[in-house]
Formats: sequence, C-alpha cells, structure tokens
Amino acid sequence: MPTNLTLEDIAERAGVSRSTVSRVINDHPNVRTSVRKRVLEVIQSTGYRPNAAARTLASQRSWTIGLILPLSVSFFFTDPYYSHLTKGIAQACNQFDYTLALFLVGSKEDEEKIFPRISRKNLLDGVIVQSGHHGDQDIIGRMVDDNMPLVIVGRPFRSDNVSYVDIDNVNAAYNAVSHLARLGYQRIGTITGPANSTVGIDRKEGYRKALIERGREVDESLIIEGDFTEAGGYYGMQELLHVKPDAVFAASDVMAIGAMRAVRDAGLKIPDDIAFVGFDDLPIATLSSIQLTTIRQPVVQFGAKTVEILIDLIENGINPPRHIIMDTELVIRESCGASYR
Amino acid sequence: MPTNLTLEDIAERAGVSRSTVSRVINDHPNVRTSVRKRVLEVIQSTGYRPNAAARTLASQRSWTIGLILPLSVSFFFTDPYYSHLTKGIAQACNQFDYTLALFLVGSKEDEEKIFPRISRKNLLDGVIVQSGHHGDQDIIGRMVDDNMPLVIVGRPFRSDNVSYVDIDNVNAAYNAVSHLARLGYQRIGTITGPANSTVGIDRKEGYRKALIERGREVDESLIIEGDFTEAGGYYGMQELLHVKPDAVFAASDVMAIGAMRAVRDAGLKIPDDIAFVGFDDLPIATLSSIQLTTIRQPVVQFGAKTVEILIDLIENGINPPRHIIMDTELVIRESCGASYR
DNA sequence: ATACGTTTTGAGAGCGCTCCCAATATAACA
DNA sequence: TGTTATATTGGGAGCGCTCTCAAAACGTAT
Repeated sequence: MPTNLTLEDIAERAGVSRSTVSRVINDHPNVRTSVRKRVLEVIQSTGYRPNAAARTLASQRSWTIGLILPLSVSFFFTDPYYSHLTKGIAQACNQFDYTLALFLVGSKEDEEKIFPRISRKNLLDGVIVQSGHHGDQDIIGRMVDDNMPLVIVGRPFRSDNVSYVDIDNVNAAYNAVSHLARLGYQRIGTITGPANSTVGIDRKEGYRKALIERGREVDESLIIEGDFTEAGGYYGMQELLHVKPDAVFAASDVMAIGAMRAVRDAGLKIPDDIAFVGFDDLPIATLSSIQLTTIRQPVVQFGAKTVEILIDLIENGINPPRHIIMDTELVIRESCGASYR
Repeated sequence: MPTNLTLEDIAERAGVSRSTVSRVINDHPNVRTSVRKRVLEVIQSTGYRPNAAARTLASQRSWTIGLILPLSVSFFFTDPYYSHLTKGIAQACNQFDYTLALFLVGSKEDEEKIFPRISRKNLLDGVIVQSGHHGDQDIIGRMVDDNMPLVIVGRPFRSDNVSYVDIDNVNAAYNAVSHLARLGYQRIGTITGPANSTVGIDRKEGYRKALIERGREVDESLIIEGDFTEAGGYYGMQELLHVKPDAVFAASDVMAIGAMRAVRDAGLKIPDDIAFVGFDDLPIATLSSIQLTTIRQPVVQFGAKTVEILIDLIENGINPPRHIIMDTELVIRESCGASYR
C-alpha cells in the first residue's frame, strides 16, 4: 500500500499526462469531467500521496505558517490564554488548509537555534508572532528584515509597518474599572501586567482613565505591578491588602484567581469585603468558588483573524500594514458584587 | 539583502563547486579548512539561506515532525498538562534541530481535513500522537498504515507494534493510595479519569490494588468517574461527599483542585476533614490555598524522551517497538495531612 | 622520481512537482 | 462545410538541492 507513486505513475495508469493529473489534484477548472473522474479513481485506488517538498519547490509555496511564541510567553506558559490562542490559530490553519509550525523560543540560545531554521527559504510562507513585550522587538525585527509575511498578535512596541491583531486594552480596562466605580466602590485598586508589556501599560492606562474621568484621584499605592501569574496575583494582593481597597481590577483572570486566594486567606469575603474584575474570560473564570466578573477577549476568533490576515498577506502581497482591533465585552458575574447592591 | 541566492551562486562567488558548498553547509568532514572558511565567509556576507524544500526533495527528509493532539485532548485542552507536554516536545525538537508541526484534531471533520495533509510525502519525517483514549485508535491505525515513524505519548489501547512513552500509572496510583492508607485514613475515595482511557483505567486499578493488598474491601460507592476537568472534580466530589470519605485520590491535579473546592464549599477543612492526593504535579498543585500532595510526572522529560525515540526511529529505521516507562515520584505536601499525624 | 593510498573536489543525474506554451480536440458560428 | 473561438491536453524546462562516482590533488613510502 504505502508505495512511492509519483504524478507520472498516476498519469500513466489513467492514460493521461502528468500535467492533467496535476490539474486534477489542484482543482484546476479545465479538465473534462470524465477525465477528472478517471484520474481521481486511480488516485483513490493507488493511495497516491502528493510530495509536499516537490510541490513546494516548484511552486515556491509551502502552505505552512509559523507561530512564534517568544521568551516572555514561554515563561508565562502557565497562563491558559496562550493555549487557547494556539488552539484558535491551529484551528484556523486547519480550516484554510495550512500546516502550523510551532516555535517556542524559551531562551536566547533557543533563538539562535531557531532563527536560521525559520528563515530557510520555502519552509514557511509566513509567520505569526505573539508579542507585546519589550524583548520581542528583536524577533519582529528579524522577521521584517527577512521579508517574511508577518502578523503580530497583540500590539508590539513599535507597530509601524507591521500588521497586528489586538483588542483595545485601554478601553476594555476602562470599562472594567468604570463598572466598579458605578457600583460605588471608592478604593479601587489594580494589579497590572508587567510594565514592559503593552498590555500591562494599556490596561493600567484604562484604569487611570476611568478614575480620572470621574474626577477621582489616582492613588499610586493602589496600583501594584503583577506578572500575569497566579502567584504574582497572590503576592500582589497581599501587598494591596495593606492599603485596604474595596475593589480590585486584575489585568488577567489568572492574577485575579491568585489575588482572590490571597483575599480568602486573609479571612475576607468576595465580593462583600473586596470586589473583583478580571480580564480574559478564560474557562477558569467560572471555576473559582466565586464566579469572576471579567472582560471577555475573543481569543479563538483572535487566532482565526490573525491567520486570515496572514494568508491574505501571503497570497495577495504586501498591502499596507493592517491594525485590527477586536471587540471586548464586560461579562458580569458574582465577583464584582453587582447583584448585591 | 533578502535575495534568492542558490548554492550555485555561493559556489561561484567562493570559486568552488556546488558540491563543495553543499558539503560545507552539511558539515561534511572532507573539505579543506581554508576552503571551508572561505565558503562560510561568502555565506555570511551574502546572507544565503538554504532552500528547505529543495533539500527535502533531494534528501527525502524534511526534518519536521508532527504532534497530533486528538479529539479527546482538544476537549481537555483546559488541562495544563497538555501545554507542558507540548512545551517539552517543542523544546526537544528545537534541541535536535527538527521543526515541529502541530495538528489539533478537534472533530471528525478536522480529521478528514488533516489526514491527507499529514500523509503527504515528505512533509513529516515522523509523528507523535498523544493518546490513551479509545477514539485515538483510529488515528494511530492510519499512521501505522501510512508507514509513518510513530511514537505515542501514553499507552494506547492497542499497544502491540507501536512504540510509546508512558509512566507506570498503576504503580503510581498504588503509591498515592498506599500513602493515604499508611497515614491511617479508613475511607479512601477516588475520582478517576474516564473509563475509556488507559490512564483512567490504570490509575483506578492502582487504587484498588493498594486497598486490596492491605486486606481492605473496595467500596464501589467511593469510586467516582471523573473527566479530568476541574468541573468534573467538583461535581465528582459533591457526589463523593454523600458517602463521607476521609481521604480522596484524584486522578489529576486539575480534578483535585475542583474536588477541594467542593470540599471547601461544603464547609469542610483540608486535610483535617478530608485529605487529598492528586496526580501530575503541575504548577497549579502548589497554587491552591492548600499545597497539593501529588504524583510527579516528568512531563517535560516525557516530551524530550518521545522526540528522542522518534528521531531514533526516523534515522535508524524500524527497530522493534519500544515501550519506555518513566519514573514517577510521590511529592508530599500539605493536602494529605502527613505532617498532622 | 615513481607508485601507491588518501583526501579533496567537481560533474551529472536525479528528487517530483508546477507552470508556461504549443498542440490538439471540441464547440460555435457563418 | 469551412472557419474561428474556446476548452482540453501534453511536453519541456525548470525549482535548488543531495549524492554517487570518477577525476584531480595531495601525501608518503619506496
């Protein structure tokens, strides 16, 4: 069964030429129906499998795209956000009949090993880079230098000349905090993302904006920098507890979970003593004892959109860079105490 | 900079033949040092990148391996176990200079789209399938029929003639439950994995074995089937609470977390009222309010080992199937109450 | 200097496909 | 029926590399 048939073999058995078989395989229109049928039958019965490398070499297209998750992300691999994103991207690739190659860049040495591989000609048609972190500029720069079709997930620090897909983090955070403010909380704290990440910066900005717009003062002691880990949320909250907030906006669900654990450990009640809003709306948001109010990100559609744009870039050449901003949504559950007031 | 140089171009500029450049690139020994140096310089200065497709076509090797995560796994993608496994595999691929292609098979339709792609000639040199679920037999069968070098992660249902890497689940579970028994717990319950998975079956078997060996009776009402999700753990535990266990062995950390949440929600204390042992030792095990006693699986080494075996299979042909069983370890923390008695 | 063994190098023949272009078959029209 | 337009088909020329094999260069012992 597992033979090494070539186009030519199929052609011979079907009594046509190599070109015709190629046309059948690639769904070209100009093939007589009866011929197409006959060829298809031969392909079926022989179990012929096209040779990917030959096709790529001849067509200069590999139908493979790379997903690069950099250092910062590997470190945060504990955050299910990345699993879901990867899932979305993988599904979209499958839908568009592209193969997905995964590159986890865990360290600088990794980078040195991975780059020569990525930049081989005809290995990848294009690349998706998860970004938003300072250290990622390097990777992005190299891809741009390589002239590789590229789409970034998350706004990178230098966003001119590259396409990216993102949400409006400022506005989303603004909505989250506004919600808390409307509910009457007076001392709203926040556990932010890392200061060297665009998400960290933007969500903090949204937090400030919501307070300022209401004529409130921004108390810096109510702002703690987190790192998007559960532990970071826990320890951040322990610090925050000293300044007695009555509500907290955590820049990720995972940090919110950690922070809420700290609150419980301190013998306080959620949302009665401290209300919470998270960010992401991953499945874990609903798995805590207290259902988490949070900002829903369309993570899976995110992946799909990114792939879609990348493929457009690959197939239709270099259009001006596109910046896609996807919608978010405030999902109100228990942790903000909305139903209590 | 990003030109389309070929071997021939480099050869010309370095004043040697195509063959010699090829030798330099592939680290063949028989090249005079001075020549190698000169060629390397030309490659450097021109920014030449070998063409992956051409190399693959000529050598019949793609240096790419596929990781297939089937239906059952996609469904369980909430379990960080798979992220960590993927990470381990990706790292190992990088180390061995292989590219990793990721295939998430989310549905039967996905399967139909993905298979023709996977079985293209010269796309993948070999394949890793995460398995252990009944439904995966199909995928495995197809890979075997395709004559694709294959290593399974987790013992599949039909394990003859395929290589796999696994742990001794029976023994690991046996150790977990024995530990609880030694601590004096009398009513040890368990939340198992799905009955149609080898891990589910084996870990339950280990549970029984530990009890029987101590001359205890196995009370079927203390055995609840879970599904490896946090929610599954939660609801499983709610059921289990009716029969008042004093200790529980959960077949995964994620289920243990869910189960412990149910215990807390019921107003009971861990480990005083109910002790816990989990399975996996993922980072989440230490992030709950109560540090989880659990069985440590070497997840990352798992990935590395799998890749290693697969590459051996690819490069050295079909040796008899290998079954690698890796060691596990009982990690004692707070949730089992070991220090309390 | 000669003969032999060992490195080092180059040329040629593919790997299996796509894609252009010319050739042929068919349909459409006068 | 001839003529032109159009739909199908086949052949050739690569795509850029590897790998075998023979030729050339070098080294060493006679």
